[in-house]
Amino acid sequence: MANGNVLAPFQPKNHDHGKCVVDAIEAAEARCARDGRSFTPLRRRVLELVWSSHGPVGAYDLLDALRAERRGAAPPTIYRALDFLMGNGLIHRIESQNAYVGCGSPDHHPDHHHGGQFLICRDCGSVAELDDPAIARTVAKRARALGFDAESQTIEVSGLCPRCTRTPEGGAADSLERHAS
Amino acid sequence: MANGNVLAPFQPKNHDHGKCVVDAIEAAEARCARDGRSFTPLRRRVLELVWSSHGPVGAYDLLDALRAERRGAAPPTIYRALDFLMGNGLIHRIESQNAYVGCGSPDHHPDHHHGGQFLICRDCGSVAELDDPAIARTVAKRARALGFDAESQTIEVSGLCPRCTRTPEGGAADSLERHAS
DNA sequence: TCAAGATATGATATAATATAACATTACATA
DNA sequence: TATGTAATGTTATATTATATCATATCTTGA
Repeated sequence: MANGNVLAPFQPKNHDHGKCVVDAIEAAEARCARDGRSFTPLRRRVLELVWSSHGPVGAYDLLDALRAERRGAAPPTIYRALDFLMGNGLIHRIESQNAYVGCGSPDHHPDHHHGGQFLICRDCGSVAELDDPAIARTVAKRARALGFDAESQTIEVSGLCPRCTRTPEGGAADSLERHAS
Repeated sequence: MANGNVLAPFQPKNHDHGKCVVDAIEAAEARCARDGRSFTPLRRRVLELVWSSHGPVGAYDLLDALRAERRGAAPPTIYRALDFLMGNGLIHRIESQNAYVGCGSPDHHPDHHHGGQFLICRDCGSVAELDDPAIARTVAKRARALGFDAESQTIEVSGLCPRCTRTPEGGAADSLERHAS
């Protein structure tokens, strides 16, 4: 395997996003069943909301959405669900944005929550998750050379995704479609 | 050059931290002079406060410290100074902690604010800044393989620094010295 | 010197993100 | 059913960051 795996590459503009959501929920369900964690309706719904796009979503955006259907939802409602989902490797937190994104590979690192590797488009906001062993190895090796015992790595790369790279001086047309799912 | 440079490795417990601060201030002064930016007393003082330890410091901790000497200091006072210092490569923001740390190599990347590579000790809080081209290259290469144009990389590694690695089951004695400068 | 613009700081208010603390409900199971 | 644990509800507050407008200071050219 020369190249690392791409777990959730950038999606074409008009892919079937409903399928992304359904797949993610099914994987979460299976995983929680396997691990004996209870995937409650609330947690399921929050995961669906996180997956409402391929970009990071803020906790209070989720809260607003949730409030439309569940009166009395409050910040702890969301943060507890997010904690559960993060703790079970179903979502990641994007530190550079204080926002959350669905995990593209919930089954890949069974219980080894090593952070993640993210490519974040500064134009459309979409995120691709890498899980590249070469990167992780290089980082761990350099750390070890300093006597540092690396336990978890957070890597967030900002730039332009393939779609946005191709419209350098194109008008605003494309940016009107930002965060399209 | 087989290994990347270590720009600000972990410091021994009782190094002369005053010198770290003085050196950082002098470098900042020189750099601002060179670039025609005004290194005002406020900005200088905030930089000193950021350098008060080798660990990340929160904006409101800085504000509290500043208030002891400058009545009327308010959040914008600190955030403007932090913005200036970040914009001139004199400090970095640690995204995973919403906190700020002095840049160990202000002259290394003249105007190329590419984020940074940080090893953050989860026990004592100290931070070492790397600037390892091998890591940056590996990341950029993997991104490019996906058609992603990487513009800036944020890498934050959590773990145990050399000093803290050596006291695995040692009593609480050591942790009483956390964040010692 | 002073008028005009640019830069920096002061001051007040508020937005955005996150947690503490305690009450209640639901659920398992002894 | 009593009991304990997990999950959620509810209220309050902590933490981090920005918007906005006013004032001061600094430069530079007329």
